[in-house]
Formats: sequence, structure tokens, C-alpha cells
Amino acid sequence: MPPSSPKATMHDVSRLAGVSKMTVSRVLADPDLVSESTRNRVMKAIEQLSYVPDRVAGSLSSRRTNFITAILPTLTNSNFADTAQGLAEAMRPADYQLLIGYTMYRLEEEERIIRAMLARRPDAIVVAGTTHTKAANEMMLRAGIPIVEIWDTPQHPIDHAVGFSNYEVGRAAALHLLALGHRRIGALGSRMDGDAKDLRGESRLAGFTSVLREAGLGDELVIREGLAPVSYDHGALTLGILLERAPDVQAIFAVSDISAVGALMECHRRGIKVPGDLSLMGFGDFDIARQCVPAITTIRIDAEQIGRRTGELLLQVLDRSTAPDYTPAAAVNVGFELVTRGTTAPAGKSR
Amino acid sequence: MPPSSPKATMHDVSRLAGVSKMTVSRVLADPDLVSESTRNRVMKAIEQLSYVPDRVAGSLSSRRTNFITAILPTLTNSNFADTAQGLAEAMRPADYQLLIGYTMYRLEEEERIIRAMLARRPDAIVVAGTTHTKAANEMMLRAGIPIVEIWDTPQHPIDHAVGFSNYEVGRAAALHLLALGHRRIGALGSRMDGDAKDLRGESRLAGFTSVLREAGLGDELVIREGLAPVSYDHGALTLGILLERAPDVQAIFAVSDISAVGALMECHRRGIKVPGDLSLMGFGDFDIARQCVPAITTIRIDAEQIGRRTGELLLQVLDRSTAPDYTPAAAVNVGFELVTRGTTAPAGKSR
DNA sequence: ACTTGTAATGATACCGATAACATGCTTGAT
DNA sequence: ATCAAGCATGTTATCGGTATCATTACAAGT
Repeated sequence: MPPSSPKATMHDVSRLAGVSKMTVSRVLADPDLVSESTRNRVMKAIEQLSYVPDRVAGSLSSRRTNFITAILPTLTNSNFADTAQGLAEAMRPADYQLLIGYTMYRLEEEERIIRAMLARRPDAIVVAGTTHTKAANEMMLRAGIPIVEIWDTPQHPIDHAVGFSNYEVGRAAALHLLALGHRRIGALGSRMDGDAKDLRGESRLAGFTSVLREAGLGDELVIREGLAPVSYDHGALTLGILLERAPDVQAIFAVSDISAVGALMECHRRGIKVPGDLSLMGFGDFDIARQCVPAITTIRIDAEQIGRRTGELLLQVLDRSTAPDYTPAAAVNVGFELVTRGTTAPAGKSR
Repeated sequence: MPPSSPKATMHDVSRLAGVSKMTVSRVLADPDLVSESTRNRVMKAIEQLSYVPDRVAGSLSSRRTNFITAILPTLTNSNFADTAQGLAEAMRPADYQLLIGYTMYRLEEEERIIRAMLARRPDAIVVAGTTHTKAANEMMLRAGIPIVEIWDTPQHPIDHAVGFSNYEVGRAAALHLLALGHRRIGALGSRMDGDAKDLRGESRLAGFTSVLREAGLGDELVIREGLAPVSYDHGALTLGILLERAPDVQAIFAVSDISAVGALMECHRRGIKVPGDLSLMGFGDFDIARQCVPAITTIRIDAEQIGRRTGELLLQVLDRSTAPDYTPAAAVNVGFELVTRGTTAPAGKSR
């Protein structure tokens, strides 16, 4: 470890510059309050001592940490990484730092993280999802800071929300496949009986099956296997299960593009023609979905925008200069978009 | 924003339990120091008040924040996301929180982030890469905390290092392609004249060309185009450039699997057979590389392990109970592994 | 000339915890 | 019975900033 020279404090700077601590603080926080000559003297002292202000002390005193807690299922999903990056980007000009935690799709882990994060006294909490444990809900309610639930549209938002309806995504997917004339329709999702659950994926499946039922079709081809997070292998595996159960399946909706890509590659390996023999669609509009040959039909979510919009909303809410009674829209729906590409085609061509 | 009930402090807890603040602090930090009966009383008071200790105040007082700064090029690269997750995982039992910053491959941005992060008084810094601005180097040296440079093997480490030799990776790639009998060999990388530079990718290219030269071949087919980070499109684009320059190219090394996948898909679109017409390999062993048809030959890096090893090293160094003169190995080389899959084959079969 | 306003700076009192040392009370060895 | 050692707990003094109010000096208005 490099040798530690005792770090200079604001007091050291103030002595060297011949002013009070308060003046140094002002130079840093609001330079216009200080005359040019003293400001220059202070700046020189800061330079000479390589002074770096201690934000820990500053936070304690001002009761503002400039930390934003972001709780996501996992970092290794490019959608959520995009959201984190968008959020960080939006908050950076105001010098906020993200505290990122990931739950691995476990609600108890989410609760644990919220408890740990609250001890850091963040200025706001951003959390993916609208379902939380009772204790987690209570902690967030009592925290007295802005809360933003993202990536879904909550029935009863704790505070703010930025997202889209996963249920409607599922419905849109089913309507697309029905409109193409398919009747033997399946879906690929993950199990809901483990400790890791993809609740938003399940909402999409729920929306999906609701349309199937309305069309007089059953949901027996909706596969739930493997635990969240899904992987390419998950797509290959569940496709195999589905094909075993129904070799005549015509169209499939995967709850994630990752599964869809895995399923597509498995089709290549098995010699199943997509979309000739089988239509396939995913969700999320991951880069890889567009690159595949053929490119995968999907439902596009602007994940980065969810982060950016959340950041902008927080900047407004947290701005001290804004009237304290100002309350922005509680819920923002960023919507979604069906992107028809090469993996879905009308029924009845081949086979 | 939910209504704010004034948060309970340690003092409130101590009064309710009829003890001093110090006893409450002990119950939280080292319960064994307190008798069972008082401990129970204190716990009950904590429960009743829903007390959450303020780590900001605790950090100021103890001069330990339990923050670890992690500086990575981008979060939206699954390799780096894996590293971040591995690091977070390793540090979590000891209750460390990651402060993640991303540089977008810009050294000036890295410097800015380091400056900002130091104000948060992290207990250690983890930074991807071994090249930094002069000011960044000085700041890290003066910080008096452990520094770990990761994802490469530094000539002159600031402190600790956990990584592998990118230069050797490039050499291994070239040797593999040469061994297959190829002579017209190219590579796909990114430009080095912008403000965003992939220095580790460039090291791989340098190692790659060093072998080409030793074999009496030129480096005129080493393409550097587009700015870091590379994308699927980057692979497609640079493949096009390379084919235009040398339609007879036999084998290609892409500095990243992302580029390799993009190039492979472009081959599919152009009807170029891989590996029949063209051998192709990448770097990083991304999930998607294994899924592609054919699966992509690559060089495997255990990105998560880099994070985990870094975390374990830091836990040792930061452990107060360890003898203060204890110094673990300065540099850990996690190595790499060539994974031969379906996209590389001996020369001279077709064409 | 006197009041009033404003710009620049200083003095004081915390913010909510922990480190370090001090104290009182048992307990066991001699 | 005496005293050192050790356990359980308390007291005091920071940690390094910012909020708030006070002070000083000088310019402008009447």
C-alpha cells in the first residue's frame, strides 16, 4: 500500500490562506459568495496542499450524501446495465454517486440490501420492480426520501414510478403471434417456485396467456423451467421441453431475448427453420437479437431511457431550489414497441 | 416522497434501553463485549425504534467507510459486469459496498472519477488498466490506501495487480492461426487516435502483430477502425473494410468476442462460409460466442474470477487483525486459455 | 449626518457515530 | 482478608465538515 501522508483538512487550508474554515467551504460550495482575491488565495492553498474535501464529513454535517441507491436484479443483464448507465449519466452533472446493489431476483436479498443501503443515508432509492417484502416496503416508506420503482407499472406505487406494463408486453406478443395466424402457441419462462423469481417476466407470461385464453386457446404450452436469471442455455433447454410436449408448436414467445437467442441457436442445431417451421419472438431488444440471422422479432424497451428519465425525475424532486410542495407526475410510462424482424412469419407456409 | 419521521439516533436507543451510547455501539459492532441481558434490552430498543445506524457518522468517526471504488471502462460489457459482480460478491461478507465508476475508455474521465471518488474516502481502489494520467497516478499514490490494477499485468504496478497479459493473449491468437497454416492473417480492432482508447485491446493487437512479424508476415491486415467500446456493428464494419482490402484473407482475430460475433453474422449475410472460407476467432469467451453456430473460437478469461480474486486480496490487506507488515503477492496472474471451437480450421480446404 | 442595505467574512454549534481511556464491581489466587 | 486481573459499562474528546447567526465595513438614499 502506498505510504500515507496525513491528509490535509479544510482547517489546514484555511490557516495557509489566512481565512476561516467557513470561507474555504464557501469557495468550494458557492464561489460567488467570496471575493475574487480571497478566492484566489484559497484556491492556491488548496492546490499547494493537494486538498481533497472529505465528503463523509460534509454529508454528516449537511445531511445530504449525494448518494442514490439503485437496486437491480443483476448487473450482468445488458438491459439493467443500460438502465444503470443511463441513471448514472443523468445524475452525474449534479454530482450524485450511484450505490448499486443487485438482488439476483430474490426478494429477501432485496430486503437485506435496502436495510444495508439505508445505513448509508442515500438521498433517494431506485428499485426495479413493484413487489417487495413487507419489511422492505415499510423501510422505504419510513425512509423519508424519494423512492422510484422502475421497470414496471405498479398498482400502488410507494412514491414515483418509471416503467412500462409487462402485462401489456405479454399481451402484445400474443396478439402478434395470433395475428400471424398461429394457433399452437407456446412461451418460454422461468420457474416461480424457487427463491429467485422473475416477477416481471411472470407478468409478461400472465398477459400472454390472458390473450391466449380470450382466443379460446389453452396455456399448456407455456413452459416455466429453470430459475431466473435466464440464459442462452435456458432458451435451448426450454425449447427442447416444449418441442417434446408439442412437436407441432407453431410460434413461441420467450420472456427474454436471451432465451430467444438460445432457442434460435438450438433451432439451427436441430435443423428447424425459423421462421419457416417455427416463429419465434423475444423481449428486450438486446443488441444480439438484432444481429442474429435471421434477426429476432422482439419487443423493444429503451432501458437506458428508463434510467435517464428516472434520473431527470430525481433531479427535479431533489432540487432544493424548487418549491418544496412541487410534486412531479407520480408515474411515468415509457411504453414499448413491437419490432417485427425475421423470426416471425405468417402460419401455414411450410410443414 | 413518503413523510419523514425524524430518524432515531443511537442516543435515542441508548435512552430507551437505559444505557450509554457506547453500549449500543458495542452491541452493533461487537455483541460479545456486552452482557446478554443488556444486549437483549438494547436489541429490543433498536427494534422498537426501527433504528438504522448512520454509517456516514460511523465512517467519519472510525475513519473507515467500507467503500471500495471500482473503476471500469463500461458496465455494459458483460466481461466487466462479471468482474464487478465477482468483486461485489467477494467483498459482501465483510460488508463492503462498491462505488462503481465507468470511464468509457477515456483516461481524462478516469482521472475525474478518481478525484471525485477520493472525496468519498474509499478504503481501497480497484481500477481496470495499467495506464493512467500523471495526475491520476499521483492521486492514487498519495491516497494511502490499497490500489489494485486489474485486467492486465502492469510493468510498474502502483501497488497490487490482478490480471493477465493482453500482449500474450494476442501472441497466442496469432500462433493459433499460424499453426493452422494460414498466411493471410488479419485482425479487427479499434482506433487509437480518439479520446476513447481501448489500451488493452491495443496490447492484444501488439502481441498479435509481433508474432506475425516473427513469421515474416506484415501487419497490413490489422484493421483499426471505430472507437471503443466495440460493438457487433464494429465487427461487421471492420470485416467489410478488411475484405475490401484483402478479399483473400484466410484468418481473422477480433480483439473482442463482440466484434467476432458481429463479423460472423456479417459472414452469414454475405454467404461467406466460416470456417470453410474464413477462420475467425475472438477474445473474452462471452456467453454468446459459445452459442453462435458455429461456436466461436476464443480466448477465455474468467472475468468474474478477476473480481473475486481482487476481492479476496483486498480482504486480506484490509483486515485489521492481520499483522500490519503482512504484504500479499503484489501481482496475481490469472492467465487465459485458448478455446478452440468451430470457427477456426486448417487452411487450404476450400476456396 | 443618519439610517439602511448589502457584501464579505467570522464564530459557534452541531451532525451521529467511534476511539481511547476511566471506572466500578466480581472473581480467584495467595 | 487482600489485591491484581478482567469483565461490563460509562465519560470525554474528537472525526471534518456545514448551517446559522453575528459582525464589520462601506455605499447609497433621504
